[in-house]
Amino acid sequence: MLSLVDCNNYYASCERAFNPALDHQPVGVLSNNDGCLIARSNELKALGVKIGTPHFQLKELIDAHNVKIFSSNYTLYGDMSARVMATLGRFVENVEVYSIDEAFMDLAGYESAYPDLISFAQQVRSTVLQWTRIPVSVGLAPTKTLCKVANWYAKRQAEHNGVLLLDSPAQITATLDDFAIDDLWGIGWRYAGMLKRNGIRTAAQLAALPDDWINAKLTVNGLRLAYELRGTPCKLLEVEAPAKKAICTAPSFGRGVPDLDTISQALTTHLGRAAEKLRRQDSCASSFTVFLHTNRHKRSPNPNGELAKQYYGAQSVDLPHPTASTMELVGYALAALKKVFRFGYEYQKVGIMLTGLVPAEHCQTDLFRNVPDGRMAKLSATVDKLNQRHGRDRVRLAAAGYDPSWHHKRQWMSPLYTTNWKDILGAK
DNA sequence: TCTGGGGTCCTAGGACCC
DNA sequence: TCTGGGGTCCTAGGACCC
Repeated sequence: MLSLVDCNNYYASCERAFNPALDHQPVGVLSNNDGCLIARSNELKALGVKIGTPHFQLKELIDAHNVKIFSSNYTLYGDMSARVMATLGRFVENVEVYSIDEAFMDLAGYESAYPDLISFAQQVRSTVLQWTRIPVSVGLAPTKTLCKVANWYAKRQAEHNGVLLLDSPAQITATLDDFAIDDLWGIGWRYAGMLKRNGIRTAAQLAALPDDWINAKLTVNGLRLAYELRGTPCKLLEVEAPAKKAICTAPSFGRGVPDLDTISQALTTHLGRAAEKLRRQDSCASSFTVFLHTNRHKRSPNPNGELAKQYYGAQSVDLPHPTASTMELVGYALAALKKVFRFGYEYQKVGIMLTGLVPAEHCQTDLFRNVPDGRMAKLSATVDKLNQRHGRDRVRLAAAGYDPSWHHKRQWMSPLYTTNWKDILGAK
């Protein structure tokens, strides 16, 4: 048996965790740049607001219903997530952290420790709630996909009290009979449309289709999904997170930016962030892509009746040898930026994607060039340590600039309750 | 009449996830 | 005025190898 623990309205719950005045109030969290809505409390869901709605379309509703709106505070959400996951680790050995707000727990071998799975799950819920103030729902079943289904009901139907166990074949069949295809894990809007055109509306109908048909229409992923619905595990628990194959940093500017100087500073900053992530997983990048583009949503004409000009440019670079050094990467990155940059546009974002990632200890060097300088790696490690201790970007390249005027908007940020001494409750 | 068999690697495009 | 960010996997097709 497996269980899936999923936090309810995660970002909204994090905002509530240190601010009880928000309990029972409609709470919404915005994306980066305060762009659109990405999380809602139940009260806000009840007002019929959809995920992804741009903030400017919500202004009337926010005023009318006194909705509490927050800019996203990923430092807080990431730290709270670590606390929730650590709590789960107190119950079982093998926990797969699937996303910032979800984890699978492997219950194999715990039959005697937790003979009653429902009360086990209730204990998990109440412990997480007491230790972190984050409410969670728990689905229990023999496969990951069935855990997802169980969790879906546990979260939405009050009579389950946040826990649903799916174990008997009869109960699984009955549950899948009225589970909509759109809500299945692995079926997005395109596949859902295709399946409905073929008369398939429920998970039970999908599971009953011939394997050949599923394979032809949904590829091997669909086949795995069908097997999992039938009770055969195909997606195994991954306790050790595999190293990333690409690392991308590309936040939008807070306003349109036309000039190369500012964009260069932003790119240097993004690169620093990406390279930090690269070093954290002990990898080097052997190639990267720099991209630069305007705002594709800007379609309405300006006061002179002119439409905003659109541009998308990208430049890929193969490095002479893999590296994780920000100092080494920045020269190549800025050269690539100069190649894609065009005058006369209001840019929305510049980004960098590090690719061709290899483990740091397996880096292939170039026979005809100097061996990579070990001092670079030492310097990077020192910079990372300083920034970890004294705050992000405290030590950075001068090319990143001093005045991040391009920085994204975050007008309604909550305090860093758990990671900044000045923001800890009672510190003031 | 009639043109093999068995591979690898890369890329673009499309699907999906949170 | 105003629309996020960061990933993974699969397939088909083309180029190449012996």
